[in-house]
Amino acid sequence: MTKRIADSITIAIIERRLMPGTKLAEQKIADIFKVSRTLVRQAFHQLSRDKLVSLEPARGARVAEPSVEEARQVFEVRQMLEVAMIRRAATELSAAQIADLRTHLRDEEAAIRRTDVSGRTRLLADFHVVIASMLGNVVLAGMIGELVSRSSLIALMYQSAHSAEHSFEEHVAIVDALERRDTRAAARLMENHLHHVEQNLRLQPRFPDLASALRPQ
Amino acid sequence: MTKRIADSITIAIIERRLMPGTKLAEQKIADIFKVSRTLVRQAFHQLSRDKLVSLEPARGARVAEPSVEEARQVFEVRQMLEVAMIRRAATELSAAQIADLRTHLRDEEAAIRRTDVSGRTRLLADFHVVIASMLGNVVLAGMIGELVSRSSLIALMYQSAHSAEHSFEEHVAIVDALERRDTRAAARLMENHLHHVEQNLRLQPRFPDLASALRPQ
DNA sequence: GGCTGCAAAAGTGTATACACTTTGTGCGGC
DNA sequence: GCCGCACAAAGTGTATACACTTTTGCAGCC
Repeated sequence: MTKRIADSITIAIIERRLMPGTKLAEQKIADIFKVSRTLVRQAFHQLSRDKLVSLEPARGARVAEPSVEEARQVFEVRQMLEVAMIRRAATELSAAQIADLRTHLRDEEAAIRRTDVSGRTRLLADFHVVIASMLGNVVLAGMIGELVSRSSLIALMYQSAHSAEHSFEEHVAIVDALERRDTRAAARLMENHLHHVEQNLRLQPRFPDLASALRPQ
Repeated sequence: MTKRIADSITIAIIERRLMPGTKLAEQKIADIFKVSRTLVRQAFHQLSRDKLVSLEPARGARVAEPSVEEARQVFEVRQMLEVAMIRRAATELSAAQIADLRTHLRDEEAAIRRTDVSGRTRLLADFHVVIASMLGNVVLAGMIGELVSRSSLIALMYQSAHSAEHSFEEHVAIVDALERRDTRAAARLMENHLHHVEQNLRLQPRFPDLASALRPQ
């Protein structure tokens, strides 16, 4: 049950139905799910470990608002982990698995074509997790999954200008490299891909400080 | 408070005062810490996310017993992440930080000399976390910390034959490479180090199955 | 004697109660 | 009219209560 609640909130955050900073009152959530605060609290604790909600003692839970610095760090770790991952994928994935990746790419393309925004976002994120899963390493898949969730929240906060089409094309190029068993190219493409996604975030805070934000024009 | 309980249990597991498989009854732990089951439950949930305890519905909590496969996966992820990390460390760490690493190495050596088993184990594990922290990336440091904790539990289950001295010497060699700014060597040394630690676990299950384990000699 | 089944004991899962903290509001003083 | 204080409302932190599940132990039966 706790997990059901945590999953619902996670999805709501990723799909932008709960915006960063939104207060999450225990009793209100409890009423919605028709359970006691006990279970909601447990769910909040799990979510705070994933950094999707922030808990402040006696002040309750809010949807997390990852800082620019945190965003930078998440992408730095993703670079380290996913470049290493894709190098292994280039040598270890079977032809059948690469074919499955092609299927995933087709789904991505379909979602983009029918402008299914939330499905598109989910599929583009899943691409990274699917590769991790294919390597048969659940520890790796779990970590990538966590990083990808955090990235989604970050993308949502900093309004990525990165077009879905661009990501899709980069995914295609990566799979092409995997198919050619071109480890070097796959690694370089993944590195560039993550770099592009990060660069296209508006990581410059819109306004350097409150004073200039509120200064009359 | 919840965190205090979780930390106490974590340390107890790492320091071998709680062996894998040990049943952790909520009420008993609650009595020891003089708190209610509520807080103990929350601590268990956190610990299960770290994979240090396993929770089975209606059956309670036990100290986790990581499988051989899980051990393999944890070390595979550590290789990916820590080799990438040490490459960055070789170019990014300041001379002062490398000096701090030397201090850490002195502490390791001291613990080994005075055969302080639990201190030694902790320091050898901390070496990896300290480097991550020095890079200023708390996301990375958190993940390495989690992997290192799991490794400690694994080492404890599979009775590593890897001598502390050997690990210490490898740590020294890594810091030497960092000081020379020799990225390539640092990466190779870290890779070998983690490989050695893993190879020296007795990852062959003592007995392939129950039947042969119990077969009279 | 050993197996089966039932009942008590132990333990987990969830809800509720209550104390304490933070937040919001209005009243009185200046 | 505005600041500050106090009190009320809302919300969190922990303990306790109770229902339900698993385990244990024992008695009866074969």
